[in-house]
Amino acid sequence: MDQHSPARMEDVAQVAGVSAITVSRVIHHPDKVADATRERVLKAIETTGYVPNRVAGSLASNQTRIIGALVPTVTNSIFADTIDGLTDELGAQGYQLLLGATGYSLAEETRLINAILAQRPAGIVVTGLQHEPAAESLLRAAGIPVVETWNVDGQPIDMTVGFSNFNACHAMVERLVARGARCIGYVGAPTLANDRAAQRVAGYRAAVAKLGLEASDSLVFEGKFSFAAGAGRLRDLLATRPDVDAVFFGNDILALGALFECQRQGIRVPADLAIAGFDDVELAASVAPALTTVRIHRYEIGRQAARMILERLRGDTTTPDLTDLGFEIIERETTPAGRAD
Amino acid sequence: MDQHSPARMEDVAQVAGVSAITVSRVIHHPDKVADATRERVLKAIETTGYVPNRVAGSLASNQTRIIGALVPTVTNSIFADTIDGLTDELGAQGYQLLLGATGYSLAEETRLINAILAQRPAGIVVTGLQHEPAAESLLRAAGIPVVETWNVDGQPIDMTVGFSNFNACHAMVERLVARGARCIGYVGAPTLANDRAAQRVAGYRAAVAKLGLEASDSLVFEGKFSFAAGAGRLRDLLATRPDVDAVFFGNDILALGALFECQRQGIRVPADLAIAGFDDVELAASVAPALTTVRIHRYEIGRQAARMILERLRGDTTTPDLTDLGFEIIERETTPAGRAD
DNA sequence: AAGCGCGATGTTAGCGCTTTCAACATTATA
DNA sequence: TATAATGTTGAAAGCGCTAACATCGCGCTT
Repeated sequence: MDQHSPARMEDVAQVAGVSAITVSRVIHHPDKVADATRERVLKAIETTGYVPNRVAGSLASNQTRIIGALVPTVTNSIFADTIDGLTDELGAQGYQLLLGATGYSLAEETRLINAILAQRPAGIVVTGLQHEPAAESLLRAAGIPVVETWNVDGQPIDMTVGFSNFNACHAMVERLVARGARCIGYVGAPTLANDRAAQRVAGYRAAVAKLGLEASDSLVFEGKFSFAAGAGRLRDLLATRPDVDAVFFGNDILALGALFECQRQGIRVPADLAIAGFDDVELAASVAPALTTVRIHRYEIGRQAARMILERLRGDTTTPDLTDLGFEIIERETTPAGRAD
Repeated sequence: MDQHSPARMEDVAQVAGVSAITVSRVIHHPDKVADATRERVLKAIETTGYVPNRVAGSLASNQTRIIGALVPTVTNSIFADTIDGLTDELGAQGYQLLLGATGYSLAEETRLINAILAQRPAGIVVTGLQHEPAAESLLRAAGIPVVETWNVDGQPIDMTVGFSNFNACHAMVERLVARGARCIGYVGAPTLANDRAAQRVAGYRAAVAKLGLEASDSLVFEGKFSFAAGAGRLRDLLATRPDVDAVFFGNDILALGALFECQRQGIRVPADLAIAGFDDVELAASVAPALTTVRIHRYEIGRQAARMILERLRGDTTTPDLTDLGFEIIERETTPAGRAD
């Protein structure tokens, strides 16, 4: 008892006067053990302070209850919601989350995929559809359910859950034009190693071109994920192109930073300049004027990704390989009001 | 090669014409293998697409490269920063994060501690100093480094990294009074199963009492972590106690929600009402008027927690068991300006 | 009363790796 | 040249658990 290596199943078995396999049964198939025996074993587990060793169990059974997940960064509240969706669903089913942050680096992603796969997870969730070829083959060869999230525009490895960044931005530009915008600037996240951001600008460019508006590089900027960057890029844009009447931001943080900058500079929103964001963070609705944005279902992405993996593991073959959670244009006060329709 | 179970170390060994142990050496102690042999093995790893099986490795060596971490919720951007600090430091050292979210439930925390311990992590990080007795004994019996975070006011199990929530709130109240406040309300997060929140109100109460100000329950409210709750509790407080001249919020989200509410209601800040928050989120500095708040080092908490565990694992005995990262009062525009001092 | 089925428990083998110890070849030392 | 030291590789054992099969005893059928 006082030996300082933790109790093993064998120790519990000895205390309960049974064999190890019976202890294993009490833990995994309690109904296959007689009531009296089960009680005795449970008591022995308690007195020995036994905590099952899943690494041994996983090796023997050749399966873990771990799901790997890779996000660019956790600090970006956007992915935090997805992670919460993941842990909520996974936790309820007795699975656990092995988390990695790539820092928007594809090379780091590959490295982390390798490290996670070494733990032989039951499934893995990654962000986006863009990966190094090495990462893709690693994922394919792993022989486990793989879910790519946050983007449905592309060739999935296995399963996908998310929405069309392209369509969402396209739709927002159309709405902006319907509300009177004629010269629309765009400020988005860096597109390097970020297919979601790339699809977003692409959607903007396509819509602008389709609607016969000016589609110039002088209208497009990139900014890091911060309020300060939103303010800075707005200043840059206004300096080059004072004729813009609307700016569409690739995420709400940039948009809100720009909105605050407008307030500081006395630019009236939306009278002088319309502003639209993307993500619909809580702040978007709480700020004054409230931000027009695109609502996406961040928490549900995580939740659904977990569900798809779990169903696949259960042998459920009816699960679709692609779940498009869609998006909604939320018009609030930073864009001109349209007639009720 | 086409057999669909993944390649084992033995398979690699065969391809390279060596024994399994040599493959193991190439992976873990490359310098203990002759150059030519190493090259041959590396090539064999490549051609077989071998990904080491760490669950087998962990069982054999009786050690994992996994660190467990428990936070109340990831969505709260506050903990997201800590998680990023953790993954950054851990990732750099070849360790991985097994993450759980307790949802502010102590029972759930105990359940998750058990599940995480079953994976035999090399160390574990938990939030706060308050746990169920069962959780505490589990943690003590595990025989691994344990770090409790976000609070240093209490009895640690092993190591601690954070700051004094009590002192921080005490200091802010003192500052508020120095700036002219005479009737200070307090709105904080629910204190149930949240020792950090409990210490914060306690700090407020102690300071108010010490300074001879009114310390009435009618001045104290609890609100969930949302802008809407901040606005709502402010309305409640003002309805009961229209005489308050300052409100101190237990976190920035509540404070900012209240600030927006003031803007909507035409309450001038800080002329009519001073507002102070806690956490110093990015938005606090970006909003107008910028929010007076308490800066704490959320990312560093994670970073430092990881470091402490890693150093302990390395056998470094010089690491202190307690790291107080402190706090800073950041005076901005939502409180009356003091004379330069 | 023999045989069958079934529930409850145990025995054996082995998951893929690392640890420990041994073996051998090569070089340095006396 | 003998011996020790060093470098390189391998063989055997076992980590703690579970899968698969084996065994036992009991009540039931016919």
